[in-house]
Amino acid sequence: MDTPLVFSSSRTWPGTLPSGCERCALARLCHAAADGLSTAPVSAIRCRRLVRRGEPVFRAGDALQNLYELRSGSVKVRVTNRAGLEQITGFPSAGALLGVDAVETGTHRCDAIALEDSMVCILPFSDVLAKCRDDFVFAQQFHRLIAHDIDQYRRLLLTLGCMKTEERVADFLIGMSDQMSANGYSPHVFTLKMTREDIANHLGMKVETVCRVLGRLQEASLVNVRRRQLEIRDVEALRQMSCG
Amino acid sequence: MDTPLVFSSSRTWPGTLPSGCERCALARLCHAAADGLSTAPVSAIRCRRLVRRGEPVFRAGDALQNLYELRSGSVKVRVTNRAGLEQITGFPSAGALLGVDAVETGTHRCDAIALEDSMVCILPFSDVLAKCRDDFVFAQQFHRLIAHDIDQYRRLLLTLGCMKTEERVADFLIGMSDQMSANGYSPHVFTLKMTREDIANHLGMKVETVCRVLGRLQEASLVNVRRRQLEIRDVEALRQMSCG
DNA sequence: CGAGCCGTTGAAGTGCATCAAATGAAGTGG
DNA sequence: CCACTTCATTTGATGCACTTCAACGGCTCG
Repeated sequence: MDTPLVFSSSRTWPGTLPSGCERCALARLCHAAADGLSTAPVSAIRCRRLVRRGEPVFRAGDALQNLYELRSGSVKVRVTNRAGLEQITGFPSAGALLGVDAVETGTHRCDAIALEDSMVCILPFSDVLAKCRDDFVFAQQFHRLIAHDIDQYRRLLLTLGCMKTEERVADFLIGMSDQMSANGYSPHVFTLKMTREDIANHLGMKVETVCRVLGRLQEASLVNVRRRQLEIRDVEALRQMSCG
Repeated sequence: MDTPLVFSSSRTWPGTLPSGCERCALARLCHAAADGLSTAPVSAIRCRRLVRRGEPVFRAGDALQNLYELRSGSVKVRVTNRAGLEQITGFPSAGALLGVDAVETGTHRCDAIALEDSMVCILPFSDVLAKCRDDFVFAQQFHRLIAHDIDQYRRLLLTLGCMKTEERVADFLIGMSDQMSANGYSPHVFTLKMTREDIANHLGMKVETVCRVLGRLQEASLVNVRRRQLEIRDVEALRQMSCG
């Protein structure tokens, strides 16, 4: 835990933030802090890594070495048990912090699999820890990132425990739309990066049911789906349908 | 955040630990640390509180003031959304730490309702925070407690997303049995403190289905249920049935 | 002791899963 | 570049697990 704060990085960044880092939750850790709250300018990024479609960023059981900031692309996060049951807990996209599932125990509890070729920033966890010890404000920010993960869990619990299939799908689409919006893309037209199988698993349904529900939503002119191309035509109706 | 470490408590404890505190996860915070790891002897407990059956320990939306160590009794923890959907996330019993759901945001996200008259120790959260800052080992222990909560969520996600009703009930019974065992009670014979309605909600089912499944399990001689009295007659078969 | 909640059981309905098969898209190797 | 394989998606037909509706009996607690 006595790791020095400044690292010999394989790639250090110049004075200005590299493009794409503006929305990064941990930019303050990676780069010289501009807000005066950090105790020292640091550049903790060891390197970036390209993760090809289908490959894992990390796997359940892996020791926690790094956290990952998803710079581009998207992944599916999946939790499994010994019996082989799988549940996809979410589909983070650019800007998301990956690996916090391991923060508490030191071991990853989930698989994170790239849905498309994706780029991640690698953040040595020891650096994050050290920074947390030195910078209480940063620690609180970091806590808030963990909180976001847990809130996602709670929301999914409500979905899986209480909703009917149409409500689940509507809720899912709204969620994806919000995510797109947060990333600066159109919330009305976007392409789904995951398979129907993945969606079905995530929502506790079967593939065929997902297809049929999407079909019905299209029938009702709420959406326009063709393959993975999605157009949301009536956000409000969807939101209504998704139980608030 | 500059709260002093030693508190004028309405009840301070004598040299020996009060009975029941041996298994308390935060005993090191409440009492003089005996392991030499803590920086100072502290007694953070302001007081204990009796929570009557049906009354809340805290409610979603409440600002985080205290954490609560459940000393005796049991509660149901419930998360809700604006649409009024409710999902019971668990049924903690004696020894459990309540309120960590609020640690990340500072606001409680769940209701905790007593299932029977219960006693809780009140731990001002500011004290816990202060202790975390001063005592890195304690902070890690505390982190581990939060981790336990999150693991519960992940486990429940698998249950709700993947299992059939019989598997859910079996899994639930095994879980309750383990909990009883952890509290020093018989894992084979115990009484359920929650209603069938609560169980059904927790498992994403309907009351009638819970009854029928319990009936079937009894038929198969795996359990013996009468009202809330439960006897587990074949743990292994149950465990098998519960997907691992 | 009686009112109301809780638990159980039965009968009927349905939402979703299962099984099966066709089409379309994407990847592979010659 | 095309033939072939493989996977993803969709649609239909059927079945069943679970829900829904309804009624009753037993606790429990004022």
